[in-house]
Amino acid sequence: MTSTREAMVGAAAQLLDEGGVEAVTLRDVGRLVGLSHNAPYKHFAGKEALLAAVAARELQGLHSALSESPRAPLRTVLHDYIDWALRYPARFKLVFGPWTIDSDELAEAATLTQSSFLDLVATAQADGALPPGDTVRLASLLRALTHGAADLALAGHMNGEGKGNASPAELVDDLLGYLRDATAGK
Amino acid sequence: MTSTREAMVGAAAQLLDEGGVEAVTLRDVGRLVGLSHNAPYKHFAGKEALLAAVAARELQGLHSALSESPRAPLRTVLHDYIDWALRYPARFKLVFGPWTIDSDELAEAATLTQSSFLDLVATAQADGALPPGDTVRLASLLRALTHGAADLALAGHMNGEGKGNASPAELVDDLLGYLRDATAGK
DNA sequence: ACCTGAACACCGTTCAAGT
DNA sequence: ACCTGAACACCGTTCAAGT
Repeated sequence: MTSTREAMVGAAAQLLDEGGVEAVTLRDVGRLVGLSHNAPYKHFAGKEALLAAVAARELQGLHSALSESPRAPLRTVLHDYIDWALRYPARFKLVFGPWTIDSDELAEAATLTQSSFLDLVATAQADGALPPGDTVRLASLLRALTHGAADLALAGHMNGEGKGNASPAELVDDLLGYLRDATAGK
Repeated sequence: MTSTREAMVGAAAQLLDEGGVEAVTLRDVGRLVGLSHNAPYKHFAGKEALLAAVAARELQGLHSALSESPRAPLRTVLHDYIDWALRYPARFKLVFGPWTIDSDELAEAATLTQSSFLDLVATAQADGALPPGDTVRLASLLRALTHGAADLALAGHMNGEGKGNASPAELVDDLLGYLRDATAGK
């Protein structure tokens, strides 16, 4: 008993995976759910609102995965994040691209995900796996590196000459190693 | 005496800065250079080829900036890169987005920029400011963090609750600090 | 070689109208 | 409340034709 609205979000996600954000047309979304070309306008203000709903659903999924296994090692969580980004590049780019629309749903999902991740970093600090200090700032560092490694890999900019190049997962491990050294050495 | 082709690349860059990649229409490019709506097709295979030319010009500029001051500190170069990304977000996203087109010009510019940056990292390693080891891999780490910090900041995902958040430049400094600690501690 | 104008297919969006 | 069909403006691209 999925609502028409949910079916449209699902159809949009499917089109997104198949051909990127520019393959998501409201006309195809209507066609996929068996309605007319502008039925989406009865459920969403426009194309951007539909994409925002897709992004919110994806972000809620990330948050669920994060909170369902609250004791998972930080390294595993970061590796899973990279796997998700490489597997669903268009969703990744949509979720972490600039949102031109104000969506409460989206903002709330982002806050929840952020706060789950902060808990994880704080736990790692308490365990001595990460250096002490401002947790928010350290979490930003981890998030920025993981995001950047995934994004550069997706853009194909990580393959300099084929030799000596690290995968995104290896870069995450490198950073965690340096942070562990900094913790122990202090 | 700029050629029509160069004028079109400049017009595209202007439209890009003003309204992002979706504001770059071949029709407006033609209009801006005083020609008809499809004059661009006499100089570029299509829209993607024009955008690839804009990206190549931008990447060549980055490489020039990098090689003109070969003894600039690594930290300065990374900060300049972030300043550029925050000032010209659309160019940044274009250059480091996925290129669906094969452009020799683009590939060559990327290789040159990459190799200049590798020299810089190798120098910093020799100076003892960065830990020893695989230079390509360490450069990838630095590149990934800097890119990710700039990208998240542009997406507005770096402002959790307004407090305790670090700017992209601060994150770069944090990483350089941890790497220096790892170098000294060993 | 470079350019124009008409034309085509496609898309987001609006609107009047239906149930 | 939700949906349809026609219509409009806009865009990428192609093509025949001009110089």
